[in-house]
Amino acid sequence: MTDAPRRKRVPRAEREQQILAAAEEVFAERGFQNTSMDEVSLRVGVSKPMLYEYFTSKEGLLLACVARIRADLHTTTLGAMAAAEADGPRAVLEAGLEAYFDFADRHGRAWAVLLNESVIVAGPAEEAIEAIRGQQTRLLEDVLGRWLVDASPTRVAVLAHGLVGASERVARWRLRDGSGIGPRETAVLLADAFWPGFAEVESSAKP
Amino acid sequence: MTDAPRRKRVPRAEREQQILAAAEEVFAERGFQNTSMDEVSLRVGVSKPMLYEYFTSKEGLLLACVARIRADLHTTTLGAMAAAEADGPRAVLEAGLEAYFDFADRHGRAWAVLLNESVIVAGPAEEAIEAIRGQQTRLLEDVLGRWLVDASPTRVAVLAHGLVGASERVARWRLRDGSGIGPRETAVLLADAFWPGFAEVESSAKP
DNA sequence: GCGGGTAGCCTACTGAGAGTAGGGAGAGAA
DNA sequence: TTCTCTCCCTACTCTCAGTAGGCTACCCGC
Repeated sequence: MTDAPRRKRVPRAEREQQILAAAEEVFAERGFQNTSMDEVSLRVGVSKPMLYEYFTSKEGLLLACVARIRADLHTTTLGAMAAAEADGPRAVLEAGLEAYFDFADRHGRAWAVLLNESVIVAGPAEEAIEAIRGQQTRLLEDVLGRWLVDASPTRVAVLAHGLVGASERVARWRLRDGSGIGPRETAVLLADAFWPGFAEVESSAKP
Repeated sequence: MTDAPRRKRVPRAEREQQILAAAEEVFAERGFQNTSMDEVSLRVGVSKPMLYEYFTSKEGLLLACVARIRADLHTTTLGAMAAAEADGPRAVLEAGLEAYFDFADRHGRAWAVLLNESVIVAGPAEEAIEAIRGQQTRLLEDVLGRWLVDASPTRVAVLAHGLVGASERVARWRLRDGSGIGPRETAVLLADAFWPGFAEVESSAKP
């Protein structure tokens, strides 16, 4: 796991990345609560005070992991949706969903632990994780808002939050039960369920 | 908070209820992680070993709280859905959603902490909380399966899981942002979004 | 009333792990 | 060389989950 036959001095930025990688690994294996800082430090091959020096607290370390994966998720889905822009809103929706499920697949248990399971407590970490959802929700509200021009903001909000929740649960179900169904098919299935509900209003908004 | 001017002997069943009530309260206030068993014991007016005698561990205590609220949620939604049975599937769906949001409203932060936030770690507690969603999902699969007779089980599963996730997220959004919108309106809004996606298939299934 | 059995209860510990104090040493600058 | 700054460590403290072991109020049968 570790390659530290001889402790060597390493610049901060690099060490931080090593620590983050190890932490993500251990959190994914054991869950947040069952992970001890001693174990992370052991795996990196560095002493515990280093972790505190660089990340302040155990929660801080989690936060950093979350921030990293969050940024990744954001650019991924955003990119996929932007690429589908020309093909209309339905395509955008599907592209976003597919990118999301694909992301969950690629990150496996790390995704589940960091974004769903280990979810901590009240406090900054909860906020950080909630912020991921907020980011996805805003993305959706944006898209939906552009197409459901007549819908009330409340309606748009309910749809966006609902869709985020639906995606999360479905992704988790896919991870657990390992149903053979792929990201693309899942996205289409979900889009099928939601889309008519959007279109219904859309069509009444444009005569 | 406590009314224990003089420690008095209390039968087990009664004490258990006192403990559960106090625990639910403290968990809701502080979150699972930030709650200490000492604090719970203090609030009940009983010593810590009692909690362990009756509930085995901190996680066991949470489990018991969760089991309690879970049973409550189940009977509530099931009852509401059964009562709407005569009015057709759309009414059943709406009734179930409304009952869910209403439940979330009534239990406030306890609902959020016990079913969403504090979600712990890997292990039995996670399973227990996942089981709540499983229960809701099965309920939905049941209803959906009866009406989407031609749909593949996979499609039904995606819809059910998606709807559970959507409800959860929307309920949480309502709790946090305290949007003025009531349970009934929220239910209708969500049902509007999902229903056409169901009906599309349904119409092909029934004359 | 008077033992005795048991259910409810307690004080006082152990052990694990989060977080800290305080200092050492390599590497580049002067 | 020496200065200093950054990276790093050993060796603690303190909180809190969980436990050992024993006491006592209450109910029962006598």
